[in-house]
Amino acid sequence: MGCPPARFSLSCILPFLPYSCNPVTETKYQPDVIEPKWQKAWEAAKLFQATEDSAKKKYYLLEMLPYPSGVLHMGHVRNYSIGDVAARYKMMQGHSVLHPMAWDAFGMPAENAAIKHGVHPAKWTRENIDYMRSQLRRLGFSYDWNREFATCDPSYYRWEQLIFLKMLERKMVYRKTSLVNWCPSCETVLANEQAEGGVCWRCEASVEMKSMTQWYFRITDYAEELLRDIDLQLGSWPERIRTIQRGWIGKSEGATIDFELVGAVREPPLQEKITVFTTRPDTLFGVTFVSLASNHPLVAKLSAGTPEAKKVQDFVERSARIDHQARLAEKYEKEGVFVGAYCKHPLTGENIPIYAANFVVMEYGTGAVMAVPAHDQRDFEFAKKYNLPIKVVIQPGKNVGAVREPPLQQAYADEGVLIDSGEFTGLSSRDAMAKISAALGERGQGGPTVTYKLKDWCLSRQRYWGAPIPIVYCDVCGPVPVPEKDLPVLLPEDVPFTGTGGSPLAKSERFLQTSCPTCHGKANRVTDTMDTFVESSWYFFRYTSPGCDRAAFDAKKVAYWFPIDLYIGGVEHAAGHLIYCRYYTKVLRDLGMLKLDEPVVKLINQGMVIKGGAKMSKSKGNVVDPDDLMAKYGADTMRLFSLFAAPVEGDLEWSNAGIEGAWRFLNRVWRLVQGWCKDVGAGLPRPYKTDDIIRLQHHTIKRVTEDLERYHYNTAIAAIMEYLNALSDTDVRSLPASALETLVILLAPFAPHMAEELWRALGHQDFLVRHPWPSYDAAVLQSSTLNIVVQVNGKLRDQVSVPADATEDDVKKVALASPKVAAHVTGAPKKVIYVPKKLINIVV
RNA sequence: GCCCAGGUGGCGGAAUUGGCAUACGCGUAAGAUUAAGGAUCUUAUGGGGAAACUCUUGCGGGUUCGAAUCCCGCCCUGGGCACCA
Repeated sequence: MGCPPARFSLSCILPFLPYSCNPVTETKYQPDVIEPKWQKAWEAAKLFQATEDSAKKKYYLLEMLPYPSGVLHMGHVRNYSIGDVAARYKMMQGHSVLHPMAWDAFGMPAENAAIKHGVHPAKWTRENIDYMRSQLRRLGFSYDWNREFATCDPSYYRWEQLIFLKMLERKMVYRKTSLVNWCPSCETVLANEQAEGGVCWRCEASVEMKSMTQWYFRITDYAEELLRDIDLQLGSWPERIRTIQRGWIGKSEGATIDFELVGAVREPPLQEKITVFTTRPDTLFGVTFVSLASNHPLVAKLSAGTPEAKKVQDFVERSARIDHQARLAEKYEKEGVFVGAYCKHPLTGENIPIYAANFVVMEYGTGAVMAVPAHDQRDFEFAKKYNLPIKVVIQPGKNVGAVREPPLQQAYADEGVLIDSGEFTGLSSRDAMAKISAALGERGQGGPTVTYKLKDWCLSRQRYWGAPIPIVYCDVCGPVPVPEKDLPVLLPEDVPFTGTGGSPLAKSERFLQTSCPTCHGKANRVTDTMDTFVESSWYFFRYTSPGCDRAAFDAKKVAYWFPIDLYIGGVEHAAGHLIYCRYYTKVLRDLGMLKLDEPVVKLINQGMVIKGGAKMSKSKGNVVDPDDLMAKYGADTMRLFSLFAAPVEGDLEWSNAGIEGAWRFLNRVWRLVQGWCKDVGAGLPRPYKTDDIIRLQHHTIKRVTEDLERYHYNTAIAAIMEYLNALSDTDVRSLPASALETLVILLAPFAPHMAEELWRALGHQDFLVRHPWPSYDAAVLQSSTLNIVVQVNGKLRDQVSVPADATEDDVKKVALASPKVAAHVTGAPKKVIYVPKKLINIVV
């Protein structure tokens, strides 16, 4: 490997010294030799087995569990490298650390593989898990593998089925009919991603919407608490995620208002009313029509038998088609049709025409809107198109009676002062909202209301590879829960995978046919399985007691380990998994299974790994294979680069040159430490001159520790690099052992295999995760002289060295004495600003 | 359209509180070493200028002794939501 790295070493002038004559014996850095060796040693010593030790502080470090897609990608390597730094750092700080890993093993790709390649989903999944586990092991992550499980294990999903049944008892789960994507040619339900562009992924037939009975979690009951706790308990989550979740829950306050139908036009008279939701009850007197979603149940009822019936039906059908075909691609024009009926204004009693309109969605609010064209842009456009009246009821500012300019160019949507609004005229919008809502409440015509965008969570999936929903349908008794003693409802293995003709489970007679637990008559099992987000909503509780066979988890162990101190995963789960797991925690709390409001204290979203500016993907052909990198550089280099090249939360641009840099750095560390060891072994005289080195050593400990605390892993590594550069610039022989030990210890969370190997080379026997994290001595950091920056009028002119105890006047004298400064100071300074120990600014 | 995050050398990025802009790494150039290549080591490396100096953190203003950092306006990029009543 050539000369030892001491750049100003005496060896230059004393070439007879043994270490410069004998370079061939220097050992080479061979990650393929040392990495497997230490992985085995760590395992044999059970280093990463988590224990509930009341004498220690606990630390629960969680990374999002992977879907076993086949092979690890660089995103996994990055995610888990970040986690491993935190885990090893906390172990070195003496915490009892829980750092587990499992497999999110149910899901559609396994089933797709079965349909396409004829391999059973279970086999496909197990083989993928085996391979990916071997990759994780080769990367040397500090997982407690004793706690590993796959969510497709019956010993896992049986508890999920039990939790479902308990939720059912508490009415936290219910059944309702709703629309799913249906391929008429394959005769099967499609997931949204299988129905992109309104076309079936397999046969390209046009997708239809079909009504099916499905199961729902009543997550909307928790909307308010989920929203509230974002502010109360998730202070350490990224603002970005908190914003997304607030928007997803989508709370909006307003009023519901009832519009009675005018019955005279219909025979027999309809008793129903239309309920609308509005955030602007203050504009109630400006209502000139009411708009219903085209699929609102009243649309068909009201138009039936009227001259408009045919037109309405055409419109409804047209809207339905547009609806499920990529409606977000183009903004389509507002359209609608008179349904042939009227309702009554709740306060004025006026007749109000009812329209079906394509811009009203059934899924939000009540699916019906009171239209105020003067004060809502959408209603305005609609009114213009169909020549409907526009009635101004809000004036900007406080001057009631200000001139209105009748041909409005657009709606005035801001708040203001009410006009032409009966007894409410003259009130501000704010006051009117409260008073009008209250008045409606008193009259039994609605009242103040809060709505949420968050919808109940449909958990039914018409798929095979998932946890069966533990329900039996009996012709006599209806849906009946499977008794607890009969759990788990096992997923049968011998089913056909054709991708057509409905769910494979429905074709398994043995699975399908059963008897009713209540009446013992013939019954059929539910052939739907649960959404895989259900598994990932509670897996982190199972880690605390993965073998527990009496319950989903051991409440005592949950109490010890929870909450999760740090959770690391991608931002793509902001609105899905990260809301569901919060919801599930609250549900389990309310079921009395644990005492916890929120599962995760601190969340970090690592950025994506990109190449050429785009996310790595097979279709783009820009993927980097971790196996290739492993063979070429080993685990430590991969880990180091993925931590160094970008801040944790930023995207990481992949760079082949960059990983070479990480490799070079580790080789330099290796050569320095091995060279030093050999030097010491040779028993050479050791002319210590250590003041600067010791100070730098403590300074580096400080920097690395502080950067680890705030998860700035890239700058922590930069600090170690600077430290190495300084050590390399010093005569090897003058380096005290502690200087090299510090280097190795600080490197341990980032490049654990090399650190372990060098730690032994330095003569130690303990494992580094059991070695205490070093502390620094603030007194050592003090230097006897200080460097003071000298500015003139805010511009840097010189730096001066002063004794550490120099006063402001001392510094001023020294600064003014500098020729570089004097050149810019003509007369007496106007003003001098002194920042102690840092800077002096002379204003002239 | 609304709401978040961001914009710093040739590139990835650094700069805990307003106090030396460009740490660290990559790349590049020259040199040492080598039979040669690779590896390694040394030196240089934001722009302009011979130099003194000067300009420079998306753009334009402002506050301040002093601004990448704070304030106002604008441009661009990424993300979220989106006829949400």
